Amino acid sequence: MAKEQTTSEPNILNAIKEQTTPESNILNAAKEIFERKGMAAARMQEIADEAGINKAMLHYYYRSKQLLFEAVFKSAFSTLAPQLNEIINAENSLFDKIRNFTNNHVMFVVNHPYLFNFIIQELNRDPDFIEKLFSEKLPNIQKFRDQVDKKIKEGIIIPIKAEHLFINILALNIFPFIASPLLKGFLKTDDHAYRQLMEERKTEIADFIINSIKIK
Amino acid sequence: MAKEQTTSEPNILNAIKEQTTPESNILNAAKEIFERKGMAAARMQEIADEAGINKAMLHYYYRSKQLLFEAVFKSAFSTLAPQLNEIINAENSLFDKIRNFTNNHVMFVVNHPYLFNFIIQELNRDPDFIEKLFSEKLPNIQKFRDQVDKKIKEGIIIPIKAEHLFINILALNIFPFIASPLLKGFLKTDDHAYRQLMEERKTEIADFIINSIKIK
DNA sequence: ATAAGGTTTAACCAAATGGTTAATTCAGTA
DNA sequence: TACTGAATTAACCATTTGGTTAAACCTTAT
Repeated sequence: MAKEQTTSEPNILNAIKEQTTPESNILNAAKEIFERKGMAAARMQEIADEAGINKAMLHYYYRSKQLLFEAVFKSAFSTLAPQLNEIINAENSLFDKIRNFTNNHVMFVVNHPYLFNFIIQELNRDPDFIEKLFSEKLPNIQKFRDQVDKKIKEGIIIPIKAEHLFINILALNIFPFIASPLLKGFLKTDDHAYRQLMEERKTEIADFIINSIKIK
Repeated sequence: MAKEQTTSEPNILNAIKEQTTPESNILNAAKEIFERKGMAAARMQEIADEAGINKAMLHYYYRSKQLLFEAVFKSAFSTLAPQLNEIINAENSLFDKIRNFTNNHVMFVVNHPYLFNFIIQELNRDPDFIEKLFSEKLPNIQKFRDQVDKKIKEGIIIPIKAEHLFINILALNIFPFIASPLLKGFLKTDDHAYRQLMEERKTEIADFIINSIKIK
């Protein structure tokens, strides 16, 4: 089992500065491969190559493919959860939330191109996974629900269940990226034109949503 | 290689009536497994078991896993394409299209629970696949574009690119199903309540879209 | 220097998996 | 009835793959 380094100052300092412990090196390589190919198609040898180490090291630090995968999944989910949490728990107004999330989302996807696909694909393979690993620390939607209901009472937006609004915000933002090959095909759009479309959606989506729920 | 049966009337009639040729039997079993597990995780033995035949028969009729997979993918895509085509090429009015598609979509997904996930997952694995197999017979969006532009000129809907509207319609309909485990987790909703939500969306989505683009 | 303990490597292993083959069965035909 | 060619099966094969192991290699403390 990997033992924590008790001494060797230069190593520890370097590791803290650059985050290049063997564990993190392996985890990053595993992220790369798992997120792009999924659990079933990923190969331990490929991860080892990506990390520039021997295949046995993977098992030395993470025991098995399953455990390495779970580490990757947890990390991926921990990257994504705060993003979605913005909608539910941020302090700003409802319309600001929608504009903010929509505006930030494109860049988030550029930085994590396979993340949503990976999470959704693996959760469909094992839907209980999310409960098994995150049952306690999933956010509570109640705050968002209160916010929506308040706006409805104030006559600012039309009646709509917070759940539906939440789903709609995510759908309009996330779907175009996870279904991009399909949409590119149907829209007969090349990569450049599609990126252009996504850029437009930064404002398009928020307008679309707000226009739909706002009472004029 | 499988030889077409030249005689034996009862067999042929039966096959035509019931669609139970060995090929179709294998294809159905392969659909079941491939669509649920994806190419990488699917096992030829499992498909053979599902079809109730020997593993060698799969290769006898379809040569290789890759070719069997491609047959399944083509079939799956041919099931889905007309569905999406409804939006683009149906003869009815824009609002009717939106209501129609949205209303039908829930039942379509119930009948083909893994279809969208499968297509999207495998297209992300190999984005060129859609071009390789369907380059010619993909629908042309021009008709839909004309329809949208006309409604804009008539002052019935606000200015919006047909591409964005098309993407939005698909996103709002399809996403809640492919991301259902994630959404169930975040909304803390059990299966029954989630199905209830999807039922509500049959009308909710169309209202949401039309409300957003219609000039009042 | 050397003993100790974590780290790294090369070689190896067993199970799984896609695919093949030779033999057998079966249906239709002459 | 015997022949012919397709359909089917059981056994087999080669490769891939996740995982293990024993030996070698540091690094550090005594």
